[in-house]
Amino acid sequence: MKRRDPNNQLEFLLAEVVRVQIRVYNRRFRKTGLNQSQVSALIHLDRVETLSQIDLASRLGMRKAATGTLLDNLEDKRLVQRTRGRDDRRLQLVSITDEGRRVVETVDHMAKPLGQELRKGISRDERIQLVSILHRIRKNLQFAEEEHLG
Amino acid sequence: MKRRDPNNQLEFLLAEVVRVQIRVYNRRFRKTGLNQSQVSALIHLDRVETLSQIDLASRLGMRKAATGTLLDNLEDKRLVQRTRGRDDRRLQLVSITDEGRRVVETVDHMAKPLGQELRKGISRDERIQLVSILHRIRKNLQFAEEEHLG
DNA sequence: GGCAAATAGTACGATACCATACCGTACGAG
DNA sequence: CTCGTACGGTATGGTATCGTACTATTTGCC
Repeated sequence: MKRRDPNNQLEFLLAEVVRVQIRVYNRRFRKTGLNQSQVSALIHLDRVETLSQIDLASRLGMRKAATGTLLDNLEDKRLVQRTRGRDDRRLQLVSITDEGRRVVETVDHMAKPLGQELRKGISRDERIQLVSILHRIRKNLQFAEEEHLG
Repeated sequence: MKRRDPNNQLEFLLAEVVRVQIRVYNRRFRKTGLNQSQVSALIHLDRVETLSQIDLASRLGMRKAATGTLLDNLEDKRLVQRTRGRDDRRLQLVSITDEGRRVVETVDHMAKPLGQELRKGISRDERIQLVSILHRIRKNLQFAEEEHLG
């Protein structure tokens, strides 16, 4: 096995594939005025009552500052709303609006055929395993990131 | 299985994980003055004689414009050099310099322990399968991207 | 209770990548 | 041969996300 083969270097391959993926999704979502991360945020919010911004940031894999501006945009479009935490007044509790849920529905429809196309030739078992591996990598990444701050 | 579960939505999970990953790598490479994509480009170039920019772009998952400016930076640092194609004068043939190879060597050393940390808890078989799946997704993506242009 | 350290969020400047539009070169059809 | 079309690359303006620095709130310690 060759050293420095980019195709064997998992991490670089991952990044390369995802760059294309995000581009394709952004194009697909274009007419909705949303981008891939905004959709991702909406999907997360659609499944829970409410999330703090930091919590959402960690799910999205983003830093809090970027998450803040992302939410500013979604809030301008009335797709999410923020309320200060009652117990802990530092928190901005973010929740999706009815309009937001409607948009998720639409976007979900738009994304479905694309998702199917991208998963073509990949068995159900492989998909499950892929998700499982990605979760482990994510854990490792979070650990590495915290570690490296100290 | 729940609909719109982000953790089951492969594509969104992928994007989330990679965002963190790139951040971690960028931080790790910081002191070299390079970022993850520049390193990725150098690694690709280290394994071949020469590549056209468009060829490199496709390997990196980037558009040609972005690849151009990325190479501008690497060229400023004397890590790569460009020469016009002799047969086809449209091509910019990119190759890595000796200095570039030295940098790849260094960076490779810096990346290795991090890579190991990220692959922790993931078996060799799983890694191989992951690479295989990613290649298939990449193919599907390229197809989807071309298709969607028409 | 009052202060130090931690935490959630915001402000701001930098940068990576995108999309689009453009320029020069190549190539096939007539 | 030449002209339209395709292709590789560059220029330009926009945006997503980053990193750092700052503010406000909370929390633990004396």
